[in-house]
Amino acid sequence: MNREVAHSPSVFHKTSMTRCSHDFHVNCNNCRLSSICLPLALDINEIDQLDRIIQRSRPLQKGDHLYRQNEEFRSVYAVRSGSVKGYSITDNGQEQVTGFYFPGEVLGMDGIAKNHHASSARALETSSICEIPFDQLGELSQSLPNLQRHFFQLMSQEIAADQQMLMQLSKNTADQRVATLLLSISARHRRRKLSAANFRLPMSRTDIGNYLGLTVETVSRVFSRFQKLGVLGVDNKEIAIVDPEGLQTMANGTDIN
Amino acid sequence: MNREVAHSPSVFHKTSMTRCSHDFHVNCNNCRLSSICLPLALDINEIDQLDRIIQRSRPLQKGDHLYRQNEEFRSVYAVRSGSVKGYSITDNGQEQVTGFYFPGEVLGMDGIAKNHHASSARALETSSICEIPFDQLGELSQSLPNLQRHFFQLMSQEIAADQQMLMQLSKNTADQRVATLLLSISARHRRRKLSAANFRLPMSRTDIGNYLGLTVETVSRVFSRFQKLGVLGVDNKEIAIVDPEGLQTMANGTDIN
DNA sequence: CCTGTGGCTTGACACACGTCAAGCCGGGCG
DNA sequence: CGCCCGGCTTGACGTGTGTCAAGCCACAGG
Repeated sequence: MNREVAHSPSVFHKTSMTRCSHDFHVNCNNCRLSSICLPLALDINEIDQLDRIIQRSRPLQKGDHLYRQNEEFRSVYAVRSGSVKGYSITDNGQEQVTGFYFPGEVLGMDGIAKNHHASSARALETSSICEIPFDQLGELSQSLPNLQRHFFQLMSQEIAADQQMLMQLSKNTADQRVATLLLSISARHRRRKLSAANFRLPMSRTDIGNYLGLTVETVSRVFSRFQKLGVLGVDNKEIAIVDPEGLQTMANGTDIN
Repeated sequence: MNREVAHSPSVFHKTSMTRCSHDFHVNCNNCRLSSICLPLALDINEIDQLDRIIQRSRPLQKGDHLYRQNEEFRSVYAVRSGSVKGYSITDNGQEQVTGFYFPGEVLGMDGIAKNHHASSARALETSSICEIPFDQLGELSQSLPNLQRHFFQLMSQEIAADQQMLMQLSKNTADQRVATLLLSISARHRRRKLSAANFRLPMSRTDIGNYLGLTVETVSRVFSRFQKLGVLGVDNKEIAIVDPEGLQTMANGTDIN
């Protein structure tokens, strides 16, 4: 049994399940995520004002939508727990995954331009979400320069990230794309003080492939190859980054050239 | 020595030349582009306030930089005439073209997040640029809700456009990518009341390929094929869209399936 | 229990596009 | 004028990834 080191299950911690701490007392001030989320740049008094406009509802179930493409745009959303997939459907009916969102991250900003959502978003697992009505956020930004600036920064960050992604898709091989995605998810776990080495992927291989511009088969093959090379431990959706530097090397595509 | 115009490093420094006479008279109120540019949502009085913070300089020459990657972020820029290419350089030294900007379009917003430009921008031809100091734009936005909102919209638009582009790169064939780019450029000409059917491409084939995630050779072959099919007229950089619907069909990839 | 279903893996083969190489064309300059 | 050089085109060939097909596994429902 435990002869097969590569498959040794002890490599994995079971990652914690979504906390069902959706009590009525959650607010920005006591939220663990306040240091990486919207309140980031605000003082206590300002956070309080922000907190008053935020709407929290009961957790979404896997598959539930936060918003749908073409729906009227009213709010942006922050993930409190769980994870969310953003995607849009083209004219010819294909789905394109545009991003994955983890706790502390804000989504829905692509709807501001046309007052309608340019994409859809659905929970990948049971998730708690903070809804922030955009009208009120705009008003509040008029009186809180820090908030306005931080929101500009958030949007700018999304632009920069998308452009990074463009690079990914147009210049990198399948190996590099998968390695980069894993490193990105790993870094986002670290930011939340969770294990950067062991985590569970909330999305399917199909979603990963779609996001990275690859087929399921290719994604699967890359995972297998990385495992064979001793860089990764893969047990279905449980991932262990065994050799972070090796993975970084794969991401750079700098094969001892 | 002073032949090397192309490498002139400083963008907005004065030369012994007097400023072009038209510069003294250009302002947002008399600018042909005001209906599609930043002033879009403002009334006359508001435009006036915006106008006062905008800096206009003598035209940039082909190859001159508006800003460079990693430089401190101070301003965003609007194209008044000419055209601009945005690009960034990866760790491993590759260039990625992130966008082309035509008159009435605003660029530089990817620098807000980190207070440093995440990309570079250089003129593809002689171009006039309006520079908008971001601090002042932020302050002005505090008192002009319309301006704040419109700027949010501009950024949102960029996000949505980048995500469209992601789709392009991950799902489409070379034919579809080139067709889509040409249709996009055509639409932007139409918006400025210029011919949507006949125009000159300001960028090289190499830039197009880089932007679309293709090699020069492939881009060239697609142009040739489109011409042979009677969809396009191609004379070096001069493009004639002979069969707009045909081109749209190519862009959709719906080959009489 | 059996059966269906959906997600994942693996193999064999095909093709779109990249790579390499050669040649054309036009502009700038000695 | 002739030369060079950079941008563009065209052809021949190689390869990474898509496509197609089969099979595995876990789980849910009858």
